[in-house]
Amino acid sequence: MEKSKFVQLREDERRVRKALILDATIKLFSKKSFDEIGMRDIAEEAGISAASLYRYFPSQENLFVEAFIQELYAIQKALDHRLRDLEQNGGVSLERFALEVVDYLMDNESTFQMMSYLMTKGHQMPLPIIGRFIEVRRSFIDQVDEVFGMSGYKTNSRLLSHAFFASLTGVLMNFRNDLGREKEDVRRKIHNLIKLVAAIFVHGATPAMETLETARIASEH
Amino acid sequence: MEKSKFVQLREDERRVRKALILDATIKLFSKKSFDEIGMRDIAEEAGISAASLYRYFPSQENLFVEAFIQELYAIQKALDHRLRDLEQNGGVSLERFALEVVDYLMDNESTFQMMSYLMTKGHQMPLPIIGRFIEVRRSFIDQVDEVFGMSGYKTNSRLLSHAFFASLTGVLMNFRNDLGREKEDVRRKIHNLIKLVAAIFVHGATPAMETLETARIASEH
DNA sequence: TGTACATCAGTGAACGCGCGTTCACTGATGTAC
DNA sequence: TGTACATCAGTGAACGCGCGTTCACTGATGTAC
Repeated sequence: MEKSKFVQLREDERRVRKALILDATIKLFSKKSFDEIGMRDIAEEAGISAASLYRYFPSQENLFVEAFIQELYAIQKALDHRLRDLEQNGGVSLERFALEVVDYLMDNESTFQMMSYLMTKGHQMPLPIIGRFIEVRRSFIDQVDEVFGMSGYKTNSRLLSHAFFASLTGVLMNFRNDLGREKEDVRRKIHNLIKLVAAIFVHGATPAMETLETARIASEH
Repeated sequence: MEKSKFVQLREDERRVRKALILDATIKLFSKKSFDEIGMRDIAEEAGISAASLYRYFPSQENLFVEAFIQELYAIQKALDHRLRDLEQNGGVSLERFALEVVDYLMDNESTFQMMSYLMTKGHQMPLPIIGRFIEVRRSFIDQVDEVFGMSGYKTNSRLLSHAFFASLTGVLMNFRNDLGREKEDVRRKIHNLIKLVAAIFVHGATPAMETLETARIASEH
C-alpha cells in the first residue's frame, strides 16, 4: 500500500522529467532545423547530460516522435480554441480566422518549422506522426469548412477548403523568410496577402464553383 | 599556338566533366533530400571516385551551389519557354499557365525538391543562391503578372500575382505527398485544386481588390 | 626515334570530426530486519 | 536506531560509424631536346 504510493510518486516525477525534456526539445525546434538538432543540444537545453536522455527515451527517433506528436496536439488545441474564441466575440469571418491562424504560426516558430518539415519530408516519417499530421490537417480543414459554412456556402465546399488551406500555407512558406525585410514588414505583407486571398475566396468562389464543376466533369470523361 | 590549342582542349574536357558531375548531382536531387546526399553518392552516380570530385570542386558546398544555380537557370528557361509556347498556341489563360507550371514541377522532382528546400531553409543558404532564387521567383511572378494582364487586369495586380504564386506552390507542397494515393490520383486532385484556384482568382479578384485596398489603407494608419 | 621530364585525371586508403549511443560508475533515497 | 542491501537518476568517458576531405601514389599523355 505505502510502497505503491512511493512507486506512484516516482512514476509521476518520471513523467514530469520526460515532459521537461520534450519541452526543451520543442523549444529547440524554433531555433534550429530538425536535422541540425543533436542529443547534446537537447541535453544542454534541458540542463542534463546527453546520457541521461536515454533514461527516458530509447532513441533520438523516439524522442522526436513524441515531441512532434505533443506539438501536433498543441496546434490542434490552439486552433480550436481560437476559433471558439472568435465565435463568441463578434463572429467568424474567413479573414479573421485566417489572420488568427497566420499570427499563431508566425508567433510559434517551432510549430511552423514542424509543419514545413512534415509537408516536405513527411512521407518518410514514422507512421504515428504521419497519422497525427493528417488528422490535424483534416481537423483544420474541417474548421475552414465550418467557417465557409458560416459565410453562407453550402455543400461541396470541401475542395474550396483544401484550396484555401493550401493558399494560406503557401503564403506563409513563400514570404516568411523574405530577405532584407524587417520582421514587422514581413508580417504586414503577409497579412495583406492573406486578406487578399480571403477576400478572393469569399467574393469569388460562387461563380468559380460552376467553372470547377464543369472542369471536374470534363476531366472524368 | 599549338600549345594553346591543346590547353584549350583540356579546358573544354574539364568543363564537360564538371557538367557531368553537376548533372549527376541534380539527378540525385530527385532521389534523396539534399542533406542526405553525400560526396560518395555523387561520385557513384557520376561513375568516379569521391576523391576525384575534389579535382573539380573545392568543396561539397561549392558543388551544391553550382548545381543549384544551374538548376535555377533551367527552371527559369523552361517556364519562359512554356509561356511563349502557350502564347503561340491558342492564348494563355491563367488556368492553362498554372497547369503547365504544376505539371512541370510534378515531372521534375529535383526542381520541386530544390524549391521546397529554398523556401524552408533558403535564408541560411550562400548568397549567390539566395540571389538567384529571388531572381527566378520574381521572374516567375512577372510571368503571372503578364498573364493577369492578358486576362484584363490593369495595374496593381502585383499583390495578386504574389498571392497566386503562393497558392500554387501551397497546393503542390501540401498535396504532393498525399499518402495512400495513386500517383495519377494525386495529379488529378492537384489539377482540380489548381483549376479551382485559377477560377477563383480570375472571377473573384475584381471586387476583392477594393476590399484589399481598404484594408491596406487602414493598416497603414 | 628515343629518353628524361612535366602535367594532370584518377584513385584507395586514411585522417579528423561529430554524432548517436553505451559503459561503468557515483550518490541519493528507500527497504528489511 | 543501525546496518546491509536494492533501486534508480545522473554522468564523464568512450565506442563505432559515417561523413567531408586529404594524402601519396599510378598511369596516361604531351613536351623538350
